Amino acid sequence: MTEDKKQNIIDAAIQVFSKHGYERGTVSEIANQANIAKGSFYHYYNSKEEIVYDLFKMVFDKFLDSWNTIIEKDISPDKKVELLIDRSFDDIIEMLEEKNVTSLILIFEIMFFLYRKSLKTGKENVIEKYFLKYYDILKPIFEEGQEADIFRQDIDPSYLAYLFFSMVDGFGLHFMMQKDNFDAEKSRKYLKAILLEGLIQK
Amino acid sequence: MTEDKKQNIIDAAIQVFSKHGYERGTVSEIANQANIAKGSFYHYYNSKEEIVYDLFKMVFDKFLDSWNTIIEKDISPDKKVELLIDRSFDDIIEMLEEKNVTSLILIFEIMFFLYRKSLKTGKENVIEKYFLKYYDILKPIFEEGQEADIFRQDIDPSYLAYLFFSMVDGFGLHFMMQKDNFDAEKSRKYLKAILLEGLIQK
Amino acid sequence: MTEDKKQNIIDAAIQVFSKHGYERGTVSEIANQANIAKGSFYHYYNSKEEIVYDLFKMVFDKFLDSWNTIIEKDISPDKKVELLIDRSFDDIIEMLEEKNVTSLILIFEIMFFLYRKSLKTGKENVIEKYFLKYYDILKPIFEEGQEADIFRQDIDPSYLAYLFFSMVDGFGLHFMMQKDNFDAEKSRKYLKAILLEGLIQK
Amino acid sequence: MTEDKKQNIIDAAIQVFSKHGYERGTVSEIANQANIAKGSFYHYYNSKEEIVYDLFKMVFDKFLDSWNTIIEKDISPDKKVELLIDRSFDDIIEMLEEKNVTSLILIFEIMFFLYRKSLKTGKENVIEKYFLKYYDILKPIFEEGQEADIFRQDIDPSYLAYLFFSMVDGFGLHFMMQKDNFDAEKSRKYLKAILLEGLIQK
DNA sequence: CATGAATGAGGATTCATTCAT
DNA sequence: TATGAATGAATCCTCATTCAT
Repeated sequence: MTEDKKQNIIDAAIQVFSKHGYERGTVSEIANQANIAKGSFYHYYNSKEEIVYDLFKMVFDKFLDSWNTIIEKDISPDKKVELLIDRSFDDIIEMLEEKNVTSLILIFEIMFFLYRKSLKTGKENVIEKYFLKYYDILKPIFEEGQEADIFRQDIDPSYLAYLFFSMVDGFGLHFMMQKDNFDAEKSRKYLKAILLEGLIQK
Repeated sequence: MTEDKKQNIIDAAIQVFSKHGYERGTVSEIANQANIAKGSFYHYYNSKEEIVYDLFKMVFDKFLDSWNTIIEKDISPDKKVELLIDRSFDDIIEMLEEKNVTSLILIFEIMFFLYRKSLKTGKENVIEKYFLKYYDILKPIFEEGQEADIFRQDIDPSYLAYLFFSMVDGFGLHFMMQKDNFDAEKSRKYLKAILLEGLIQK
Repeated sequence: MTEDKKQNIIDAAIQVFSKHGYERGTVSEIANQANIAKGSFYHYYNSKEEIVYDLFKMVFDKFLDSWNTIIEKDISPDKKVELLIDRSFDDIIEMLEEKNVTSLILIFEIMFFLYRKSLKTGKENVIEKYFLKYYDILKPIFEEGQEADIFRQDIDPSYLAYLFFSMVDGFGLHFMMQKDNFDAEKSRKYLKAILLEGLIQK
Repeated sequence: MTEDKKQNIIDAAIQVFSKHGYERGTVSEIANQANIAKGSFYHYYNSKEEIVYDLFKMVFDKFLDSWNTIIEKDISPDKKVELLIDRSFDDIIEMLEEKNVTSLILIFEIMFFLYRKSLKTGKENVIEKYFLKYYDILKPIFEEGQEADIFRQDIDPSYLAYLFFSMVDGFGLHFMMQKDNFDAEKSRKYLKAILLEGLIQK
């Protein structure tokens, strides 16, 4: 029940931060958006900063779950990779549509905020940790693919996972900026083509 | 000369923003760092925001120049692509070293700041424009490579340029977060291997 | 019984206020310390301020009782004065030890709080009243001592009581600040010596 | 010149804190009283707390100076002590008159504030230090008096200074509360009588 | 051009108090 | 009685920007 309220506030925070960015988004506006009093925000979070961690976890866990449903499928590893690209692509598209509260730009900003935080405080970098998690769930796919002679065997599967994810993310970044200049479906098709080709065993 | 002073301020701003981020970096600290009075800042820039544009231009033009020196070389297109990856990689490494004032994280943040700005004001997205510039100088390489039967011909060269750049950028993003977990030289080698393989004509 | 609960809350309040001072001590922390809910505090006290009066009374009545046991003894007036100094001294020492919840500093702060309150509201100064009570129970000792030719007769016994108490209090104030610089037992001895000498009839 | 402005702010702060106490006195009201903008306060002081130290120093140095003028006089030590009591008494009276900005209660409160601060932070107790200073300038008087066979010789002169000051302060504390119940001049006379008698060599 | 004092709007946070359950 | 979520006024502090010198 308390969790419902928290979720309500997180949703509000996502909206506000999506609109203005973390620094420019105010607790007042979040409270407003969540239909609570300014002071009530502090019943659920000790500070403006604290909510970022919840927000981050929520978003990044959602991705994790989303990917896991693919990874658990009973299909070939290369098909899984293809589906993962598709899923990422769909997520990107969805987040770029205004109706969706979780904006892509916010996710990037949160990543940088948390990264900077860890640099300053010396505390653990939660982003780094989550990325490692992502790589870890991708890794078995590449291992399986290498064993099946589908994926190239000259690259350590950890690096395959890491580079694969890098590239998909990089695509998201540029597509965000260029969605008016490049066709989405073409982008998807070509991204898949290049990535798969780069990974396939000749 | 005024341009010298401006450069002085830009350098200071890069240092300050690198350290704290744009929002948290203050005009006071920039003035301090530049050894001028706070008020003097406003002789050169009308606002804190204005300097971001100069800063952005400076950094992104430097990249443009850096890449152009490669593109103008008299070597094969695939070699050019390889050198471009190397150059990007070297830049990333350099920026991640503390001595360099231009921090990688700042560049990403500036991109997001300007992107958000354009979203809010509806004004032109300078990032989008610059990225298009980047794609444009890459495009001839891919065209040349396609004509020479080196690069795959099933993908529009504009898209090749755009996806190539996306992937290199994505790599920078993840490498920044993971530099303690993945070996730099291995990363470079594998990145090249995957990207080139993905682009090459079979 | 309600009084038990109240006492429980007062004890908690003393702990909290001792630690942080009245202004900085919060109702939340008091409730916490008393193992009740924040809201329950208001079943027993109408406001944070109200508890100060109870707290004050409790502490100051304890002093009154403590002194009365001495005054009622069947000993000479000068001996009584000596014992009163000793008792005060012991109380001061005890309050300065950390284990004791009633800190000396808190007592002074409460005095000032209530004094200021009376200045602002024009309502009766409870501190003034209690001090008068203290003087009043001391007065008979001095009267008795004057009649017995022990204490000096050139000073009104009311003033003797008032000045005696002032000086003992002043000692507490300075000893609190200087407990690391002046030896307790020497202080006690000398305080007695000076005070008694100053009061004795030559 | 900056010092003038600072003094202006200190004066305002004394007024405001005298009226409401330190915790309840607001930076806004200080700024108002000083006829400056709220933000300007922070050009001169980094925090509300910081000004307390200046304020404390100003007040306590003034006392120091005031006492020194007596100590430097070419008169007998017992006469000096008498004058010191008179001076303290006059200061107390003056501070209790409303027209004077430096209120007595504020001085006590500052003492407690700083004492508590030192307890919490473990940093040096400036009050303790200043009191030691006070004792130190009194000490030579008592030494001189002991040598001249005027003051009692059974008490260490440091303790004489410390106890003398304690008692005068204690008197201030009680007189503040009781000024309506006890005559000022009688109080002065009796205080002197007791204190001097207590100190004199028989 | 240079300075830095002055401004004041704005934002995070605290906390005594209320009240529905 | 007991609870603790909700409130919102109040407060400290920040900082981009202005402007008189």
